[in-house]
Amino acid sequence: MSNSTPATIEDVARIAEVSIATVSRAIHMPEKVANSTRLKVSQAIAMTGYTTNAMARSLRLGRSNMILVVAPDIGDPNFSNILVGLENEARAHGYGILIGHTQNDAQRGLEYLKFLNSNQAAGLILFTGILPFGHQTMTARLPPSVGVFEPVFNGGIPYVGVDDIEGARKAIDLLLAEGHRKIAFIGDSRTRLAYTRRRMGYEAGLDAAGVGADLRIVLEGDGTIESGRLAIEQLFMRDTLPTAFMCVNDQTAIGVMIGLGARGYDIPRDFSVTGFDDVPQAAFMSPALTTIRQPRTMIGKHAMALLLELLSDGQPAETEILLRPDLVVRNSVAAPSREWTKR
Amino acid sequence: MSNSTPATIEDVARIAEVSIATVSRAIHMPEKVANSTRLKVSQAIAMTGYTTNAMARSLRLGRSNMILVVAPDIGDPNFSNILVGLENEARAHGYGILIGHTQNDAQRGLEYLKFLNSNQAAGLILFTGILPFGHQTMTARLPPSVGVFEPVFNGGIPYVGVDDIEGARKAIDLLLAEGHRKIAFIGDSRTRLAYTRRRMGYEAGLDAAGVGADLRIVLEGDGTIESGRLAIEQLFMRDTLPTAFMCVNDQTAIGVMIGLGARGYDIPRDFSVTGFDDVPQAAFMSPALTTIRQPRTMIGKHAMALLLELLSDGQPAETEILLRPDLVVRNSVAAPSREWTKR
DNA sequence: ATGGTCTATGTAAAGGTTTACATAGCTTCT
DNA sequence: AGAAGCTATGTAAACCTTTACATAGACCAT
Repeated sequence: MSNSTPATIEDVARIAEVSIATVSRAIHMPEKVANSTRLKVSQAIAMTGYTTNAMARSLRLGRSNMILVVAPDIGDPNFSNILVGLENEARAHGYGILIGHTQNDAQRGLEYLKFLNSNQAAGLILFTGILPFGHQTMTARLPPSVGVFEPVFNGGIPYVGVDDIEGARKAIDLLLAEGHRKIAFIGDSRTRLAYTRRRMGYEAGLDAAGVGADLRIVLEGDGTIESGRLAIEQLFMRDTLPTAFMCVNDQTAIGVMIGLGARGYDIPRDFSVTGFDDVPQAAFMSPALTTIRQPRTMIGKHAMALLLELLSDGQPAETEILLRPDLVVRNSVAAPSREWTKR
Repeated sequence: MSNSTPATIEDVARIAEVSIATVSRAIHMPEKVANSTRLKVSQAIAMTGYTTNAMARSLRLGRSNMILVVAPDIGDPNFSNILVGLENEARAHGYGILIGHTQNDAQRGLEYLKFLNSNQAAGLILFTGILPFGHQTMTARLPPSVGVFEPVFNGGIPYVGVDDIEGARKAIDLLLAEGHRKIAFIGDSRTRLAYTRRRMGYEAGLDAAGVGADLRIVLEGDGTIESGRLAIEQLFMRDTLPTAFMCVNDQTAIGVMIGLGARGYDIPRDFSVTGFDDVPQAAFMSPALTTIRQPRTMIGKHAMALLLELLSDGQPAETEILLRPDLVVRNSVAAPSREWTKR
């Protein structure tokens, strides 16, 4: 009973007085097995405490029940909630989650490829804007994969996330409604699709409001706190300043607020700031950040569901699932107080 | 070359013109194989792009190269940094990380046990103060396990974390040095060892400073934001108030600050507050929280190293590895301004 | 009664690896 | 020269499943 070695299907078969094939069938295709036999088998299973050896099963089946989740940085404040969604959905379907982080190091990425090549993972969730494996040649060898949170720039991989354009539009519309006209967009990027789309929302909103190109300011950034701070430095060397900052994500917004704070400005009195993502700390900042919420758990759930579908069907399925982003109004936006011209 | 089915050891053997046994040996015990043969094999491996099928290997070896990490809540702000440490160390030794979260549901915990029983995971990292599997009967069947961040209350499992007593002592000593005498401890718990120890540090510090028991206030809590807020509610029904709050962790401190803020008090002018853990948002609160830093990545690294050692040796090894906690001084502590008596 | 169909079960192969045991060729010692 | 000991390699079993194929019995229709 409490043997040292775990029970095998053979032990169960012996006790139930059937063949191992019948045991396997009783477990996986119960309708193919007589009621009486099924009962004997389940009793034997209970007696032995048998659990299927996943290794043997995966070997025989040629596929594992693990999904590899690769992120550039596990510490990303968006990561954990997405993970919750992914994990719940996976577990509900008998899959487990394997995680890895590349720290933007292609070498690292390749190491994780081994999990895939060695059949340890059946599918791949990519939490990154760019395929983390050196040469794209790999793409051909990639197992069923789904991008999550950020569209995968160079992979042609189905993707589940938020409608970035719509989200950005909500942010810019709020600022416009408050009376802002000169609004800077902080964090443009040519290689990150999500950022490009957010900028598109920004432009679309200004277009719709009839705000001319001369009032638009766009600065690049990579979405880090530091990039936000840096953007402020750059901006203050200009002739004219905006009255509001629409940031490509919350991290950037934090950097912007730090930069502004360091120069003695008050938010939202002197400048308004918006973020994107609604990371956990957004609510705790002072002022609390007005931002666009990503339904992270939902994103994870949908992404995993899509991946599992891919695994069983093999069909390419839809390319993008876009969830609705919500505006979260807190305290970092107010009406513009004065015009900032030459200082 | 770019075959659809991945290359097996047999393919390699055929090309290298040796037996599969030799290939296996060339990979895993290179010194047992002649130089010339080894070369032929490695060339064949390069040609075929062969990678060992981990399933077959684990099946044969009777153990996997996966470590299961179980936490009650993946979203815990302490989790991700620990995970980074765990993952780095694991990967460096050829292990992968499987994650699960129980949400304090024993049923869930049991589901994860299956990963262990089915040989899918060789070891277990527990990020929880209490064994997440229903009956402790399981303990006997548990694989090599290591508790991390918080000592495991009921498991008798080796543990890697921070010296809670020393950390708490640093916090209480700071408050005492600022002139506080009446200091409340928020978040005591009989079932969470870490919390008990932090309270011990609190008591020891007051003892050493000669502060009598009549000036001590201890309130229970479970380490959530809500529990901190609730403690404030309770406390304000008392005759006398403390001048400082030493909180069992940062979440509790956040709750305390919210509660105090809601009543119109200013921190640190009216009350001082300390936390424990130094979660990422601690620095972004206003005022920024003075707290005790956990070297999270290091904790993760050491825990995984210990587990891997256990896996190879099978020795019980040392029971606890305690890292040094650091005091992080920010803006939530100041000298007491006045005595709070009857209100 | 014969043949056919269907259902429940058993037999055995296959999946890719590691490794105990066997073997064969050398080297070394007496 | 023969025995003994090494070294490098090969053969084949074992790890635990799943499932194609085979079989046997029951039922039904003719």
